[in-house]
Amino acid sequence: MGIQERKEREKERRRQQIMVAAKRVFSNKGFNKATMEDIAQEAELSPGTLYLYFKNKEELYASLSLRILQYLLIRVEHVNEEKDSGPEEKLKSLVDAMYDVYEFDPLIIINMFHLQSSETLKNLSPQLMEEIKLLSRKSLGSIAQIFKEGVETGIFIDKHPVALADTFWALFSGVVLWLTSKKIIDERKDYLKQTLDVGFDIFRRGLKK
Amino acid sequence: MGIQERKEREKERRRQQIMVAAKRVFSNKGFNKATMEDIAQEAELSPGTLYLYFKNKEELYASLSLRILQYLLIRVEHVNEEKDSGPEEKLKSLVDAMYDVYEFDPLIIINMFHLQSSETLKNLSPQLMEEIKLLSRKSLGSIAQIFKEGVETGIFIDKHPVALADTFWALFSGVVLWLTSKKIIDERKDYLKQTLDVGFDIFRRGLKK
Amino acid sequence: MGIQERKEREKERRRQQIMVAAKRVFSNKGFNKATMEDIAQEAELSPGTLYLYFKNKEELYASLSLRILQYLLIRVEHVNEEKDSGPEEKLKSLVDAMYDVYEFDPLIIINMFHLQSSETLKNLSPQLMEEIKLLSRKSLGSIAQIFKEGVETGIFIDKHPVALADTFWALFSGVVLWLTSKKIIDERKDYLKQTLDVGFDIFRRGLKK
Amino acid sequence: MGIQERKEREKERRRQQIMVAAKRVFSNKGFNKATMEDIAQEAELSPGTLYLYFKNKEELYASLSLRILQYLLIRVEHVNEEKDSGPEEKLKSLVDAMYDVYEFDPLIIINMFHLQSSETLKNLSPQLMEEIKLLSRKSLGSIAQIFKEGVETGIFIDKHPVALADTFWALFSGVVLWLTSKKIIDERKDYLKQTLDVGFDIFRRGLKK
DNA sequence: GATGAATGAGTATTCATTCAT
DNA sequence: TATGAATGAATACTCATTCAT
Repeated sequence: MGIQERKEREKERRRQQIMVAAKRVFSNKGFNKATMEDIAQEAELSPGTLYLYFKNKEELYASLSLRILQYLLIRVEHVNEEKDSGPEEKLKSLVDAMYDVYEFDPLIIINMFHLQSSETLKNLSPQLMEEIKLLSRKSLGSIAQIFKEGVETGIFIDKHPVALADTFWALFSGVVLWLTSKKIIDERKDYLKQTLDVGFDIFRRGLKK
Repeated sequence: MGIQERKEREKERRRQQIMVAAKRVFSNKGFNKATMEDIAQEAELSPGTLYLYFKNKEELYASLSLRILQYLLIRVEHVNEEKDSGPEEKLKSLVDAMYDVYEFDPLIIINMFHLQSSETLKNLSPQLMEEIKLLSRKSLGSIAQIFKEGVETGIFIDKHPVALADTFWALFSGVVLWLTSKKIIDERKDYLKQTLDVGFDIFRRGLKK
Repeated sequence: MGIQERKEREKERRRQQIMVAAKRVFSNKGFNKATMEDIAQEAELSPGTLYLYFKNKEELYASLSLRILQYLLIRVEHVNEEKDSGPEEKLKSLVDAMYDVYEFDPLIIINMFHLQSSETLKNLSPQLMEEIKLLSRKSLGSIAQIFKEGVETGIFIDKHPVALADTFWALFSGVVLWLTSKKIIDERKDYLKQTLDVGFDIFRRGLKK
Repeated sequence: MGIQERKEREKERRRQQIMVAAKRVFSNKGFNKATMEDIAQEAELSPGTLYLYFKNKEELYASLSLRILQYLLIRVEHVNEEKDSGPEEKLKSLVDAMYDVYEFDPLIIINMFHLQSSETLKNLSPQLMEEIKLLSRKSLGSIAQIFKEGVETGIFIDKHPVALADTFWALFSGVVLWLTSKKIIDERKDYLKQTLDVGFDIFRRGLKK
């Protein structure tokens, strides 16, 4: 291992350290109430150091989204690689993957919607934005692939696979967001899992020919 | 018309004038980037005047959400009052209502998620919060009522009506939010309508016994 | 009574109504925290009306000081007019007068120190300032007159009467202010009267030859 | 000198720098008219820096009062430590101490009355308030000790030492405040010293049995 | 690389005062 | 006279970002 490589590795470790702290702080306070000072303290670093690893606050935040997208893509591609499964089995696996993604970071789903703000986008480096776009596209593409198979083999109803993928993802994130926000109205906790079950069940039934 | 009544009417007109301006500004810039100064300018009023009609920025923002909830409730209750329609027809009408709600204010769905921030709630008057909670509850209840009829008459699958209502609403808001945010990836506009169609279609199919 | 005179009388009544309200509000909140809106509400008038009777907030405030000065002057001159009393009896009466002045408005003593701010003076009409100056001078002069008699008749120690008058007044307002502010340290109430007694007692003893 | 210690020293220097500037600005404009911007400019620092050293405007202001209380306590305790002096000599020394306190900061006496506002107290950290209370109590206690000795040895009249201490302090601050405010009426400067002399002289005479 | 003190632009909110009715 | 809605200047405080050490 060259000295160059060791440095690179060390640098990546620091980035991770900061991101872990940032995730915790953003989760607790939300993007706007969380300060760089908070995150620095959580990471046991100084505010200045954060800027050695991330261009600015927005980019640090976006990096967290990138992380879940990476996780999502791995899980979804894994589903697609199940050679012996048919579309229906894959759809089941996909649902399981979604549960895992939610467990991976229940709050970052909310965060991902932060990216839509045009004001936010202005502060992201084109490079990072490209990466996010790419991962989104790939993940959605991979999900769409499952539906494509189902549609082509005549098992699923005849809709455009991309629209199906979008619907599937929207259902998932919609339930998560809606029930998270419904704490205003209601306060039961396990209810999220139940509603996801109901949602995915209906989706699967509605999808079959 | 008494002088009292005229004043009341004038006052309401001002509130609306401000809300229209606020909606425009918040839509363009998002809650945090929008300044009260911006809104005042848009409304052709002075900043101080805004505070004669709304306690603070958060409450002005929340009032916008209240507005769509009011519209939503009216539309949904109207659906429930269709005496000659069975659950399936009502579900179709409900879908139409959702389209209208979206047309009424495409961005306010996003705004409604702002309400979940505990920091936000602190600055809302209990009165306004109560109203929002009540309207949410009523609307959801009214939607659930449709599903309840369907389940009881054995037309819909046997799930808890409230969970069905939540799923339905989550699907709707999920699609809206997701496709709004997907401008990062894609930029076609009519695609939203199409995806909503796909989503509702699958939902209806999956719901039937 | 002419119509002119009746109007004048009515106007004066309004001024008094406002000043009574202002005194109450300023006493509770202090000059800076009290708003013209507060005072208007207390007076059951609209904010605009206040400005028909007082040039601005500072002037309304100063008018209250004027009021106590008027009361003070009357009481002190009355003491001086006691034809049969010698300086010692008059000093006793003066002490009684001070107690009355304190009862008349315990908090306005504090307020009178507000007048010293040069920023405040800028906003007062020269006319009002002149009146205040005049009353202060007259009251102090009248107090000094008592001491002058005592000094000249050889009953009091040989100091400049004006300095004695200033010392007397300073002792009085010092005790009031200090014990008012001492609520930080201590909290007994009757203690003010006691300390005033001690102070005046020492003063009288020290004054005698 | 360790690096830790040097930093501490540097930090204290900054606090002093700010307090010196604040004293100047508050003296000229009074608490309310003085802006943090003014003080920052006077200190040749940015507004934000002020908040690194003082929690808020009120606390910066109160810190000035703390300073004179510290000075007062040292001077008064020093008087009490004069082993060879009797109560009368100590009272003379106390009077000298008061002159010094006045010279130390002629305007801060006024400032100390600002502390009485309950609105002010709300914004002070409990810690700072405790310190102020403690110093006040100690100083007054130390002054009372002098009078106690005099009363017990039968040299002073038989009054409660605490009441005597309060009267003494009230006389002092009353004269300072009154003559400061009398600039409205009069404008001679040396007159303050003279009146203090008269006041203390009468007080000492009245105190003796 | 790491620090953390300093920066200073940015903003919600208040409130004395005005003026059309 | 009286009103009270509207004004808009004024300001404490925050916090992302920088840079000398």
